[in-house]
Amino acid sequence: MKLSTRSRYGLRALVDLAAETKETDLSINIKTIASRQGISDFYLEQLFTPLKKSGFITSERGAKGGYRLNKNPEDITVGDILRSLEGDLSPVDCLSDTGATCGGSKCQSCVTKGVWEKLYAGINDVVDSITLKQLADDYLSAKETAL
Amino acid sequence: MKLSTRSRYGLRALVDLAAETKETDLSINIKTIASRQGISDFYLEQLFTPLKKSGFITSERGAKGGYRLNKNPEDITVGDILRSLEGDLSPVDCLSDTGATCGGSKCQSCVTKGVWEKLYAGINDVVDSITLKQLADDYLSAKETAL
DNA sequence: ATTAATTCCGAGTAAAACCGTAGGGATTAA
DNA sequence: TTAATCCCTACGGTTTTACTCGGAATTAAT
Repeated sequence: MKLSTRSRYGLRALVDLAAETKETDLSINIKTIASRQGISDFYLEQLFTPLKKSGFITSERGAKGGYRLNKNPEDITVGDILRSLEGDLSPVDCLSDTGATCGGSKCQSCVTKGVWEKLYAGINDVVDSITLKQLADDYLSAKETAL
Repeated sequence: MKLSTRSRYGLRALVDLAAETKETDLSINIKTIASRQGISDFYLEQLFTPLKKSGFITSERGAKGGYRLNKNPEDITVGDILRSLEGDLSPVDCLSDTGATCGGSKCQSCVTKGVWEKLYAGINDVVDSITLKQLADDYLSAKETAL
């Protein structure tokens, strides 16, 4: 029941990106974000692929290239980001969009299914209630008070 | 972000045990539950060890032995069961009782920590709001209407 | 006393997932 | 032309998962 490092690193990287480009709207390259966040740039590069595909960021290639946000940070929720990086947040496969079943023919009438549905809904409620803007603002104000 | 089969199988097995012994208070052996739930009895045996250690069930050895609930099903929550089988339900290690950190010295001031705390609380809220009794009753009434 | 049924305990194992590393091509600014 | 950067694919090591197995201990029934 753990989130992967993809999710943890990816979210932190996007908060960084949103905060650092709040005014400027310049591109930031992978290495800068990775070193600031203390994570591998090779790895972070991988994580940005799905985030770009999902439309949360755009990129510019070549020297002086980099990434920037492609939406307003108030229009991106933590849930959006986690689902892009992690796949859907269902705690069991039989609820997933893929339509996988538990295997048993009794899957539809399984008593525990209701539990997983409630849990799934609870998870989504939390992560969809927090926007990237909120986190970026927290990040900036924490940085300020640290001075 | 998936629960293990330990949790899924274990919960189903306990619902079965609670429902089938609702009146009788007799012991039921592993093989009976396993075959009724369509899971491996060797595996289920393993899952009952932590559940026994947590005090949710007791056992009697030898011929005619088996397991029975050790508490009222209304006093056991889904959360209790999942935590016994899965360990704590924190979505990230840095919140766990073990006190592990993300590694970085900035762990305490990490902006995303608030997200994980809210998510952790949301998960626990859901699973602690459902008791084994509720599920056992559902199980029995579903069985009835199937006739 | 013997047998059969059961829990109990520890080991082992195959497959999958996770976490990261690496190399080389394409693109662009300077 | 060069250096910086994104882009894409593949690979390797470690860890976790999901079982399987064998045998000892315990008990009821015969």
